This record gives sequence, C-alpha cells and structure tokens, in this order.
Amino acid sequence: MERGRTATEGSGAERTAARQHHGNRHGRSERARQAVLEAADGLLVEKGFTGVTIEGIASSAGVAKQTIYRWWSTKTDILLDAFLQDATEALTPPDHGDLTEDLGAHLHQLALFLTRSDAGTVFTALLGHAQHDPAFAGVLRARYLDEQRRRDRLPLDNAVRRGELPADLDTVAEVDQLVGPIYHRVLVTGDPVDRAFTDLLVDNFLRRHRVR
Amino acid sequence: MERGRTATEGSGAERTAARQHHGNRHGRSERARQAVLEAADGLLVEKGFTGVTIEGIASSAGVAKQTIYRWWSTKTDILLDAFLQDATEALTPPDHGDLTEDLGAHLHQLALFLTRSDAGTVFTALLGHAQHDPAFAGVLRARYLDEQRRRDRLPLDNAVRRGELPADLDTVAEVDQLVGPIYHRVLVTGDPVDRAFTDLLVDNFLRRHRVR
Amino acid sequence: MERGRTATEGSGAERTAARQHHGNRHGRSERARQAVLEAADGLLVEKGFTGVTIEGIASSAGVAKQTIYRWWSTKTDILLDAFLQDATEALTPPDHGDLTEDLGAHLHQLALFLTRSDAGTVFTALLGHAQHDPAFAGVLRARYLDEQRRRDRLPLDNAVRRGELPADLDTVAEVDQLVGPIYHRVLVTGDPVDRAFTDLLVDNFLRRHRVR
Amino acid sequence: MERGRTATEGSGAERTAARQHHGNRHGRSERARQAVLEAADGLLVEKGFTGVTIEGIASSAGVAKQTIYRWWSTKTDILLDAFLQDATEALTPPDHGDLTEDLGAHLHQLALFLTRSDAGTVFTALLGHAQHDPAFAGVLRARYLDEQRRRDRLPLDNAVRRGELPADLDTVAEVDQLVGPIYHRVLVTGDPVDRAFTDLLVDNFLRRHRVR
DNA sequence: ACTTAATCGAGACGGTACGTCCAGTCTTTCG
DNA sequence: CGAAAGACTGGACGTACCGTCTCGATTAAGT
Repeated sequence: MERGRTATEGSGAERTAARQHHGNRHGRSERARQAVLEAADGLLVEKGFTGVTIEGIASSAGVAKQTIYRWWSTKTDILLDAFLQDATEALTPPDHGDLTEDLGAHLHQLALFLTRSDAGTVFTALLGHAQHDPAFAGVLRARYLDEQRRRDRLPLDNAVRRGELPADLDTVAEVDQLVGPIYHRVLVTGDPVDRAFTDLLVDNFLRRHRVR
Repeated sequence: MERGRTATEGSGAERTAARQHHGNRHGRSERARQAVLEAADGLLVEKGFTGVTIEGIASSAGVAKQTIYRWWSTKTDILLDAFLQDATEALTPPDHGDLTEDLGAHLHQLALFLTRSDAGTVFTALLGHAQHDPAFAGVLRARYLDEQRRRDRLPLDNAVRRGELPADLDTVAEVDQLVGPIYHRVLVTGDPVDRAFTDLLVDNFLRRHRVR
Repeated sequence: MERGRTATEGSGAERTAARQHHGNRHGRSERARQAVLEAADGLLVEKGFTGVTIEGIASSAGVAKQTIYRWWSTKTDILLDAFLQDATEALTPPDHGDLTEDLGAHLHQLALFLTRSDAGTVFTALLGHAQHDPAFAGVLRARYLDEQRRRDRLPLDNAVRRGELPADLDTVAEVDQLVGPIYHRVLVTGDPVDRAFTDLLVDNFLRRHRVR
Repeated sequence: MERGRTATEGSGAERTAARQHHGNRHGRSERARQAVLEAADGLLVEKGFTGVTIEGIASSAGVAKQTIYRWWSTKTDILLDAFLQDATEALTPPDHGDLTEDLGAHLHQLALFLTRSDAGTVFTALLGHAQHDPAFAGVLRARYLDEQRRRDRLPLDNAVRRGELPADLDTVAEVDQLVGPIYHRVLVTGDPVDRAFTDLLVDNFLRRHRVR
C-alpha cells in the first residue's frame, strides 16, 4: 500500500539494507529516521506539544533539518509516525470468547492507554492538534483511527458472529456509547477513568441488549 | 465576582462607565476590549486556530500589542474570553417538566452548538489546545466546563426532584454517558451527530432507568 | 531673558513661592522639578546615557510622565537642565593677574571637570548626543558652550587688557589650540590628561607669543 | 588577520568564493553583507543616527533581521563596518618629503573629511555614540582610531627620520595639538575649519620647533 | 465661601523597535 | 544522491519606551 513519503516505509529487506549506511545513494538512513522519531517522542513527553519543534528535533536527533523536511512535512506528521511505530498493536482487544470479559478488558486497556502511557500522551496531543487542523484530522483517521475503531468493534462483531448479539446491531453507535464516555473524561472533563467506570459502561451495554 | 486580568468584567453600570474613556487609572478601554475579542473570534473562524496570532488580533482590532498583553497573556486566554462572552447562556437545557423532551432537546442543542455554531468552533479549538496545555485545561474547566456540566446535569436533577429518577443516581456518570458519545463523534471520529443519534442516547438512558 | 518652558526658571522669590505647593493653577511644583533633575542625573551616572529613559526618570523621581512632558521635551533637555543647575559656576577661570598661573589652573580644572566629575560625565554625554542631533547641538551651544567659551577666553582677554598679549590676538583660535587638545584626548583618544600635558599646552602658548 | 563576527572579512580569493553562494556551510552571503552596510550608510546620511534602526536597515537592504543579528550585534557595529570599508585609505597623509606641505595637506584633508564627506558624517556619529558607550569607544579605537593616529603621526615620523625634527619629539602630544583643535571645532564648537586655520596650526607647530 | 483653572500622580492607549525563536528553503561538501 | 551543516528570508513572539490621553485630587486666585 502506498502511503506517500511520510509513511513508515516498507519492512524487511529494504529496511535491513538501509540500516547499513548513513546517507548515500541507496535510500534513506534508517538511523536518521529512528533518531527523529525518538527525538520527537522524547521532546513531547519532556516539554509538551508546544516544546516540540523541527529545529529541536533536528538538533536533539543529530540530524539536519533538511533531512527532516525531506521525509516529513510537519511536526505532527513526525509524531504520528512515532506514535504508529510504537502503538499499533497495543490496543487490540482480546478474544476469549466471552463478551463481558473481552469488552471490560478492552475498555480498561483503552483507559490505561489514554491516561497512563507515553503513547497515549502523544495520541491525545495529536487529537488536540486535529481540532486545529481538519486536514490532519483526516490523516489521523486514515492512518490510525479508522483502523482502531474497527478493532474496537471486534468484540461486538465476534459476539454477533457467535449469536450473542443481534445481527442488525448498530455497532458504530454502540462503540460510540462504549468509548465515548471514556474519551469524554480524558479529553474534556479530566476526570479519572477507573475500572469501575469502564465496567459500568460494559454493564449498561449488556443490560441494553438483555445479554445475561 | 471575578477580578483576574482575564475576567470579562462586570456588566451594567460599571461597563457603561468604562465606555466613556479610553485609558486612565479608572479602568480599561471597553472599546479596545470588545475589538480584541471580536477580532480574535473573527480570525479563528476565518483562518483557523493557527491563523490566530496576537499580532493579527492587534492589527485587525486596531489596538496596540501592549494593550493586549496588559489584559491577556495568551491567545487562548483571549479566545476563552470571547467564547464566554458570546456563549455562556446558550447551552442551558430547557425545563418543561418532561425529562424525555428536555434531555432530547438539550443533547440536540449541544450537538448543534458543537458542530454548527461559531462559538462551537471556538470551543472545540480551545478543547484542542487544552490537550497541549494542562494549565489551560484547568482554566477552561474552572471558567466554563464545570459550570456547563452542572447545566448538563440539570434535567436529571430536576427529574430526581420530581421523583422520576432515583435519588441516588450517579448523575456525573450518567451525563458522561449522555454527552460523551456526542463529544466523541465531534472530537474523535468526525461522524455527524444527528437527532436520531442524540435521541438514541436519551432512549438508552431512559430504558436504563426503566422510566416510562 | 526668555528661554522658553525648558529654562531652569528664575530664581529667588518665584522659586521660593513655588516650593510651597504641589500642583495648582499658578506655577509648577519645584519638588517635582528637582526630583526629575536629580533622577536624571542619578540614572545617567548609574546606568549611562542609554539607561536614562523618560519612564525611568518618572518612576525613580516619583513623578508622572505627563509632568515631565509638561516641562521638558526630551531626556537630553532634562539632562541639560540638570547639568546647568549643577555646573554653571564650576568652570570660571581664576584671575590672579598672572597669565601663566591662571591659564594653567584653568586648563587643569577643565581636564578634571571633563574626566573626573559627575557633571563632566553628563556633559560629555550631552556632547555625544549633540553629534546625533544638530538641533540639540545648537541648544547646547546657546545654553552653555557659548558662555563657557567666553569664560575660557577670560585669561587671554585679561592679559590683553594688561598688555601682556597683543591686542589683535585671535583669542578664538588660541582657545581652540588650548582646549582643543584636551577635548581631543577626552572625546577621541581616551588618553589621560595630566597636569604635565595641560602645562605643556600653556607653555607652547606662551612661547608662541614670546611671553616671558 | 581579523576573525571576529564584525570583521570586514578578508579580500581577494576568499571574498570571490563567498560571492558565489547565498547561505551555506561555507560562509556568509556577500550580497547580504554589502546590502546591509550600504543600507546603514544610506539611512545614516538620510535620516541621521537616530533614524538608523536594525529593522530599517533590514527592510531597506532586503535582508532578514536575523541575518543582521547573525553577523553584527548593534547598529553601531554595522556603521563601523560600513565606515571602515569605505574610508580606511582615505586619510593617509601624503609624503612629498616636505613637512610643511605634507602636514598642511593632511590637516586640511582631515577637516574636509570630518565636515564634508559622508564617511565623516558616519565617523562623527560613531564618535558621538562612543561617548555613551565605553565598550564601543574601545572598539572604535582598536578598529580605527589607533591606526588613524599612527597615520596622523607619519609626517612627523618621516621628518624625524629625515632629521628635520628632533628624535626625541613627543609625537603623541604634538599630534594632539595639531588635530585636537580641528576635532574641537567639529565636535564641540561647530565652527568652520578652513584652510587658514589648519595652516595656522601647522605654522605654530613649525615655529614651536624652529623649523625653517 | 465658591467657583475656576492649572498642576499633580497614576496609568491606559496606539505605536515603533527591540532582540529571539522557529519555519521552511537553499546551497555546498562529503561519503 | 542522501545526509550534515548552516546561512537565508520571513513572521510572530513578548518587552521596553515613546509621546498622548484622561481621570480624580489638590490648591491658589479671582469672584
């Protein structure tokens, strides 16, 4: 799949080859790429979103600014790459065949991710930026959110397949009601999101659909 | 009554008096204050959050930069004042004595506010910035969100008073489940929030509590 | 003689009367005037010419800016007033009836004034500013330099009157040759001006005119 | 050879190389440097010392402010560079082997330079600033005045070598007496400095040392 | 005594320039 | 050809003073 110059690039052989040189005719420097992503991540955690600058990244990664501009176009582009590299597999819901358990574990995991992890910090920063930049919001959805929402729906889809839930379930609206309150607390109210709260959400979902 | 530098000042007599002079020991220029708030608002709607700069506000308000810095410390401070001035009373839920109707109207109003109004544009921009600036997040809560959440709870509180809902209802968690999905669509997924969706939320709330 | 609003005002009765009030229809506040002049002087000595600002003078004199602008138009105007108040009588050459002695004492006094006194510091600062502002140069000459040059000529004039020097002596050119080298060292080279040097100037003057 | 940030750079090959690029690792833009110096010069002559601002220079040179701050620290620093570039060789006294003639020509040249030339205007402005800034006074001496005084002494040194003047002549003090009166008229009194006056100075010098 | 008028401290106002930071572009040299 | 280096234009930052203004209080002179 082609994702343009800002993509995290291919994998395997190409990356392995790139790893062996620093700036020559054989493609981009994997070393520089990693240094940039790590520097961006580090700066965000250390100094916050505003403290992340292209110049700061360049100097703290020991990389020329031009090298950054060659592969990325904005600092959020970099942060998104950094985020994707770290966090892609983190939020896949479990599948133990038990809706209650899987849903509870997933929502709890989501809450922990958003409020406790470095990756979550990067992600909420990117969500914040998305409010200021509709184009970036689109990129964020295309490169992460759409996929994540698909993963969020998995427990419901599985349950539908198992016959635990009706086939005509509006999973989009249901997921909104499951994760929406969590995002609301994280992004809007700042209230803590404890296990009791995520379990309440699950419970209400189950009662709504007379499961059990 | 508020006294901080960013306060929107009192109203009535005090403001009328201030309107008569442009800069002396007895108060700031109301003319300059209004021009700044309107310029900030206008720039945000016209050019987006990034396009709002103190210099831009100053020049488009016909005001000296120093005058801005005398009364506000950041552009978000200005935008918050502008937002509060316009939108404070906009989101008060109706009280017709009918929980279903009041709740439905309020959530629909909230969705319209967030997705269709200029004030909503300012507000989501401020929410976005709050993700990058914890201190500002605190200010935003203290100056707007806490009060707004109190208003969001009103329909439930009223119903509790009327005996339609149990007295021990966890209104905070309930409101999270009512408005959370709306904020989620607005801030995260970008999905439209139509009346059917807000009504679904109300419906689920009512079913949850076996009202009717 | 009328010197305009920036003049150091009259003396005697008028000043005494003014001293008794602080701001009323008839006359300025002598207290404010003194405080301004002293503040300006103090700031110059403490922080240098660039460190003297109207705002700095106002705040360190405990005076309103407007009060300053009511009576002076520029900071150099204030400094000139301050200088004139302190230093008017300081540089009058002695008249012992002995040209050699009087001239030697006067030139030495001039050197001390320029290099050692606070008034000299103010004066050289004003001379510096005069290089940047021809209008001020004119004022400085009218209010001080012309008179001072007249005083500088006194020893020669006296000697001419006594018959020690020819009546057709070009005293202007002679004074240039006597004080010019001193100013040159002070303003241009920064070399010290010791008694040996001023005595050399006197000696050469005397030899030039075969006195003794 | 000079290496400081304010240096006028070398000449010849090095400058030729620099002229070919506009900003890269191997040197500054000669185009920008020249434009800044010329703009500063022009603004001084056109609007006076106070009218010279870094922003004014930048905009009239078509150069970014940062480029100026990269290479100079103050406007006087720029003016000094501009002055040195134009005027270094201008004030070398002639050497015809005739003391009277050489001295007369040189002093006359100095007077013309100070009172008539654009370079002289810049120079007196710098001398004025030197009265307000001892550090700059030091720089001005190190970068120009010391060398100029050496040049001013040349006619005397040559005459000493030729045996026309005694070997133990205090050339420093003599030069003070030759040029001091000229500077005095230019910087202090504002009197014109005509050829008669400079010739008088020469004449008095010669008589002082019984030459001829 | 009462009004009038000029002064005072205070401080907000519209501006200009300061010196700094960062954005994004460009040019060169090296490997 | 990519990378490091770093100079370039440009725009916004937040600060310091400028010179102007308006206010409320104070005080003397003229009525």
